[in-house]
Amino acid sequence: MLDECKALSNETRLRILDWLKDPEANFACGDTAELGVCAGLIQLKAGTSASTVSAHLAVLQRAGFLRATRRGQWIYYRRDEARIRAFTETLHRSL
Amino acid sequence: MLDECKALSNETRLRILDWLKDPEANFACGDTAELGVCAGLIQLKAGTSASTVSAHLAVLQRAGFLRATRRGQWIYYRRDEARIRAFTETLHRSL
DNA sequence: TCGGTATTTCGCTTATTGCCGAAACTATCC
DNA sequence: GGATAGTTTCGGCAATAAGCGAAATACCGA
Repeated sequence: MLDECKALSNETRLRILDWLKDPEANFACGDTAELGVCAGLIQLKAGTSASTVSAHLAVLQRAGFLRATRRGQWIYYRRDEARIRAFTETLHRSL
Repeated sequence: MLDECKALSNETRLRILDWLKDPEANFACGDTAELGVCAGLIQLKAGTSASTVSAHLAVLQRAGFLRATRRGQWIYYRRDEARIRAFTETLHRSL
């Protein structure tokens, strides 16, 4: 609960989560349905350094909101809808 | 949304919100039904300095989760259930 | 008005977070 | 194997958050 809230306490991370709700619309790359979006594209859209965006992605992943898949030299990130829903429901129940 | 999440990103603040769900059970003082619990009792329970707990209460109030009422020399704090519910529902809808 | 209690504000120190560039790691292509 | 591209890790610096004690403010009762 604490870690999840901390993960959501940053503008850039909130935007990343939002962008990944519709990868096709927000990133100029097809074939994102299953895998998600690679880190480089997220970095471009966020407009920060690679290391910074990597740290953000790690925080979101540790909180359980994102899942990562390596495919060749790319690492693709996508939302974990089940975990996100579980969190919002837990919050609704216990806050 | 950001401010609300930041307000929840602290162990002590989460505990305060939880305690205030049942003031009678968590604080040794009757008559809390309408007004809530005064800052001093919250400070005692939290085990930190008065200034620290005052800052936490201010953060929770700014986020909309708490309402304060002055009664004489005491300031009573209680949850704003409507705002809390509104927040969790917004989060569920937009996250 | 004075003295006492409750709470907040101020000034300061320490801890955490956010950001960057450089270096390291991983995989591809030749 | 060597060069190249994508991503993460490391080391350091700036900004924000969290904590405290002392001082200021607010209210009450005598």
